[in-house]
Amino acid sequence: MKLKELAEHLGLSQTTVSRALNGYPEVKEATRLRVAQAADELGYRPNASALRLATGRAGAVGLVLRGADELGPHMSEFLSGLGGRMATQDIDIVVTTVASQQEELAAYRRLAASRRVDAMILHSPSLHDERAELLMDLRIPFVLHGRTNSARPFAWLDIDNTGAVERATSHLLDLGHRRIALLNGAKGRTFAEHRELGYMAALSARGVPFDPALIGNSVFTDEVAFRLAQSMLELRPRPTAFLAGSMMTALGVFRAIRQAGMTLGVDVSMIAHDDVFPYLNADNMYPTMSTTRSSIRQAGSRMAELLMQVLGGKPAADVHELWPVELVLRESSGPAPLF
Amino acid sequence: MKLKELAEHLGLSQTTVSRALNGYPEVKEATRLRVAQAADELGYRPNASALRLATGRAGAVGLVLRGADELGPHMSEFLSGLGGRMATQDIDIVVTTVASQQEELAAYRRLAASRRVDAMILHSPSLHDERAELLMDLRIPFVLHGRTNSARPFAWLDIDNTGAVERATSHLLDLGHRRIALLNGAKGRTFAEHRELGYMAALSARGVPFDPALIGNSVFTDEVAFRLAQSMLELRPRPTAFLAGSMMTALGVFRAIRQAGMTLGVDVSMIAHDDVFPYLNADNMYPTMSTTRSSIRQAGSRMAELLMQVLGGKPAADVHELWPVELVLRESSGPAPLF
DNA sequence: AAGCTTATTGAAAGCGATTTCAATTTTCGA
DNA sequence: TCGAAAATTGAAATCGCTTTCAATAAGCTT
Repeated sequence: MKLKELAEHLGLSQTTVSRALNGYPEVKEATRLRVAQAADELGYRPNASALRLATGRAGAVGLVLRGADELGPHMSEFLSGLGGRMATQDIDIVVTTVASQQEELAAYRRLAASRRVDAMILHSPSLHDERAELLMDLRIPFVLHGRTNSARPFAWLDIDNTGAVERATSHLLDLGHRRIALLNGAKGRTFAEHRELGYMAALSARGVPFDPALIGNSVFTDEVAFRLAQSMLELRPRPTAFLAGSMMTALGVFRAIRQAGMTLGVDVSMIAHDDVFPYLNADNMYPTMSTTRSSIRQAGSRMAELLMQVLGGKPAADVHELWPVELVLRESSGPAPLF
Repeated sequence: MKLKELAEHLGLSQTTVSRALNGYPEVKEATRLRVAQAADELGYRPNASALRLATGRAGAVGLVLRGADELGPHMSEFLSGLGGRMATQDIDIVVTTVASQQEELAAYRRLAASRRVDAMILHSPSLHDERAELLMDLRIPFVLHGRTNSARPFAWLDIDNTGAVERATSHLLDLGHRRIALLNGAKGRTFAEHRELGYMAALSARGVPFDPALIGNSVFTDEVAFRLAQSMLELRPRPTAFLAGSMMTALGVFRAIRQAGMTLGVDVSMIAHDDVFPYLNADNMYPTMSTTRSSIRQAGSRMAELLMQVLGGKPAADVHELWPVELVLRESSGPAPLF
């Protein structure tokens, strides 16, 4: 069922039908109703390609994912939030997966040049992110989940990683901990650097010396965290507290603590960052997990809104939000053990 | 840079340039080279919308995801495989997330009617899947990851869940286990039903009675598995072995076993289904995990190929693959304890 | 060198919508 | 009741590509 057929069926011109369906004011109310009903009955849907060509809008936003590393539970949640919001505006999300680094930039170029998407969602930035620079060069609107250093203004949404970790670290210091391990994300990633800043700030505020051996940089998986935590627990003096970068990390650390015959919340404390996964609840863990919490799904949803703002013409420089992170204390963080 | 400009720049007609770029045989080799070079230099990329309108092909396949339930690690891996393969054909993946059931069918209708996609990827089917029926009604090509009962033929790729669980169960029976718990997926899901069939078949082949209390149906998350396993371990006589539906499930069961003061591989055995997550290796666990293994990423990749076959005109009835599942025995599965 | 084939290139017609500009009706004040 | 303004509808151009059909140029055969 195409517009032409619908128009013929109604004995109207394509023009009028098109206007009626798109809510233009110059069409008679009776006509509009008649058209709407016929369209509904006949199941008319404008052909997306034709509509895009005519309007110049792609009706889609792009999301490039780097292999499996980025397709973890975090992205799932984020995508869920983003997609839910986008759907309400009838905007598609075009997902591209890439393996290598240059493949990635090429993917952005490709999406841009072919006008397949109106804008892009950028995520997991590094301090100096070439993807962001590229998109700005190409004048492709985008919103960044996170932050990066650039001379040019752009739209972004980020959580206050520095503040979150600073507060968590300070809290552990208040509890008497002096050897606090930080299981952080990969070096160079903005959020990881920001977290390290918060960690350092809290330590130096109390004059507690920094030990590089207590920082681990890796992806947030159960397995890697387990091994990192295990080796850190063999240090002497051993760490008495852990800051886990994610809930997956926390699970790994938890295993390592158990394995070492210690009890979480008693012998060793932990505060984990919780991106709020519906299937991994800090309250349901044993012991319950103290967390710095910020819903990544909600962030995805909000990112969609920011993207609309940008597409709506709002200057990118005016579109950015820094979300505070709440610290929720539960059983996993207790006073430092007395040796 | 559009075709017209490129053509003018070269002093050729759009026709010739188009043909040159699309590898038609009737264009002189020298011309083709000249065009290719100019296109490359000027960074010409055909406008996706125009191309789609002209060819009638959307150059995209659709994937509808139900909320967060389905956006877990399994889907991530699957998507990664699918996307990798699709990218080589310059085909986009349009991801739509939906919350409710009717929203879901509406999403398929919408994608179909607007010709936004050439085909769909369907996954996580139930025994009688209305989405599959809908797509067949709508004559939208699709490939199903899994199977469903339908009177009409369609393309699919599935793993032999029944066989896998039957072998795993038989193996545990061989080891002397008689109380074997099955942590299965949600009731009604084809794969879950298939697994239950395998489980039942193995039990009845040995004349071992079936206890419904030993079957759990739920999503595959650490947390839910933990609770299920925990309550099952309180049964008397307690189960001496677990069949975990996924590696996430296995982690939960593992925690429950630990929590109960028992040792995996000694007091309790476990065989888990491993979809091969790069960050969760059965060999790196303590103890190492016996698994029924099948790469879901590889399945995604192959699904892409099957989809091309379908789009290429191969009859859907001829496109289907049932993959065998290998049983890898490691430390987590040992002889039944002697009471 | 004429007459055919074959190789190569172009002009123009779609694809299915939107949108500009023009045409036709209605409505209404005088 | 007439004419101008307002309301409503259409014809046709446009978006950027592919593809059919026609035209020209080149290559062979005799």
